[in-house]
Amino acid sequence: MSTIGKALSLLDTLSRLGKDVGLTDIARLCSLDKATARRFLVELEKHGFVEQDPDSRRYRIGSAPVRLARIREARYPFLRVAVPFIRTLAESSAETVHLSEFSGGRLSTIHVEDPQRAHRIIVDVGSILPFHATASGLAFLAFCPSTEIDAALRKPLEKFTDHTVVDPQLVRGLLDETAARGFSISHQGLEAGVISAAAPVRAPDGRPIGCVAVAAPLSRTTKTAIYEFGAQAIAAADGISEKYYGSERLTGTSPKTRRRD
Amino acid sequence: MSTIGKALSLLDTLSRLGKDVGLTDIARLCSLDKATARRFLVELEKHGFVEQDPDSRRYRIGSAPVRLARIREARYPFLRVAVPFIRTLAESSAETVHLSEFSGGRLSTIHVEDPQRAHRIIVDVGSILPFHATASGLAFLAFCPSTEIDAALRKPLEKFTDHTVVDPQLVRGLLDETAARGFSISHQGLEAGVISAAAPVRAPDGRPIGCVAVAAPLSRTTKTAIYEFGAQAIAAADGISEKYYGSERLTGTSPKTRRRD
DNA sequence: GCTTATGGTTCATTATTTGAACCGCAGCTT
DNA sequence: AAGCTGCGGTTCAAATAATGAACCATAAGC
Repeated sequence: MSTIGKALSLLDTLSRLGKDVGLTDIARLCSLDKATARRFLVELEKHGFVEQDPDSRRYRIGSAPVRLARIREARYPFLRVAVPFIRTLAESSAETVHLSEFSGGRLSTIHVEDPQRAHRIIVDVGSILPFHATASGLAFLAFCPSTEIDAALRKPLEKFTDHTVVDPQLVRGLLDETAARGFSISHQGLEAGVISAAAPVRAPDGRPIGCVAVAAPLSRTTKTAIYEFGAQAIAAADGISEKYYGSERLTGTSPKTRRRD
Repeated sequence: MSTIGKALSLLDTLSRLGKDVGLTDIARLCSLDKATARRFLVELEKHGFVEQDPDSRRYRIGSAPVRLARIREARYPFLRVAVPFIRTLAESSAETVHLSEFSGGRLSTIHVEDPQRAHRIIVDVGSILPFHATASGLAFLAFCPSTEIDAALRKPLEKFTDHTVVDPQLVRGLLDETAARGFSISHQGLEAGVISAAAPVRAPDGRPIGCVAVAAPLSRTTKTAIYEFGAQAIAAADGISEKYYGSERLTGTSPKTRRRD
C-alpha cells in the first residue's frame, strides 16, 4: 500500500476512536512502526489533519477536515439538501430515519432523525453500515454494477445476529428482490429486534451515492408497515437526488437506465 | 517534502479552486508530474478525500472530510460554541464580525456574521488571513511564542495596500502594542477603506487557536469606536475559549500566564 | 532504585516514489 | 479524411524517500 494510503488509514483509524490516543497505541492499531506512525502524525499535523494535545501528548483529528468539509458542503450541500427530507420522513413514519453516504469504499451514517417516542431505534452518526447486514447496505449494493457486488461478497461476511444472512448466494437473492422492489428490507440483520427498509439516493448516471433508511422495532412493525416505509424511503431518496443534482447535471446525456450492468 | 505532505498540499490546492479541475491542471498547479498527481488523486479517491466526476473526469474534494469534520465537531464543537458569541457581537457592534481558526500553519475564516445594514464589509468563509496584514493575523501572532513570530516574519511580507506594514521591525512594533492592549488593529492592512480589531481565542495553555475580528468601513469608524470593538472582541474571544475548553480541560495544571516566551 | 511503561529520535537498509516518454482518444483545423 | 493538439492515463529504470530495530529521556509503579 502506498504511503498516502497508509497515512489516510491512520487518519481513519484515529477518527474511529472515541478519544484522543497515544503514539504507541495508534502505531499498534495501524500495524505501523512507532517511528513511521510518528512521521505520519507529524506530517498530518503540519496540515491540520491531526492535532496533538500539548498536555497529554495524545493525538486527535484536527481542524483541517472541517475547512475542507465546509468547502465541499458549500458546493455540494448534500446534507443541507437531504436533511429536510429525512426529517419529514421521520415525522410521517414516526420511526428513526437515517441517511448514509458512500465514502472511501464504505457506507457511513451521516444524519439521523429520531421520532418523538420513548421506544425507538438508536443509530449513531458516523457508524459504518455493513453491506450484507443492513437495509442501507443492501439497497446500495443492489443498484451497483455487478463487479462491485462481486467484490463486496468476496470478503468474509460477518454474522451479527442469528438472522444475519452470510451466504453470498442468499445475499444475491436479497439484492435481486431489492432491485425489483426498489427498496431493501433488513430483518434483524445487524441487531436483533430491529427491522428496516432502505432506498438508494442515486446520481444521474444511476450510481448510488448513499441511502435513506427507516429503522423500527420489529415488535410493532407489520409487513404492510415496512412496505409503506420502503415506499416512503424511495420517495425521499428520489426527492433528495432530484434536488441535489438538480438543474446543473441534467445537461449531460447520462442515461437513467443503468441498474446492474 | 514527504509524499504525505505533497498529497495533502494537492488536496489543499484542490480545495482552493472554485470548480472541478482536470489532471493536467492540478499537476501544474501543484508543480507535480502528471503521473505523480494521478497516483495521489487515485489514492485520495480510494479514501474519499477527492472524487472524480464520471462524465468530465475532473476532480473535486470528496466527502471523507465531511465525515471527519462531523466527528471532530461532535467532540470539539468549536463553531457551535463560537457562533452565538459572534452573532451577539455582530448585533451589538452593527458591523461585520468574523471568526478565524488556525489550521495547517494558516489562519482561515470559518464563520462570518453580517449586520443588517447596506454598507458593510464583506468577508468570505474559507479566506486565508495573512499574519502581517490583518487584525486577526496580528492578534494571533502577538500571543504566539517568539519562535513562531520569527518564522512568520522571515517570509517575504506582501504589500496589499499602500498602508500594509511590510517591515518586520514595524510589524513587531504592532505585535507589541497588540500584546499590551489585548487586541490588534489593522488600519487598511489588507483592503483600503477597512479598519478592523481582533482578539485571539486562546487554549488554556495560552496558545491562540483562532481570532474574533470586527471589520468596519474606515469612513464611519472613530478611534473610540475601534477601541470599543477591540474590547468587545476580547470579551467574545474569552467567552468562546471558556465555553469551548470549559470544565474538562481545567483539570490540567497548564499555566494561564504564557504570552510570548 | 529498579522495572516498565511512555513519547520521541537515529541512520543504514530497503522499498517506494518519481517522471520522461509513451499510448489512445476526442475535438479541432486544414 | 488526414493531421494536429491537448486531454487523461500508463510504463519502467533511476532516484529518492520510507522504514524499523535499536536507541534515548522521562515518568509512573512497585
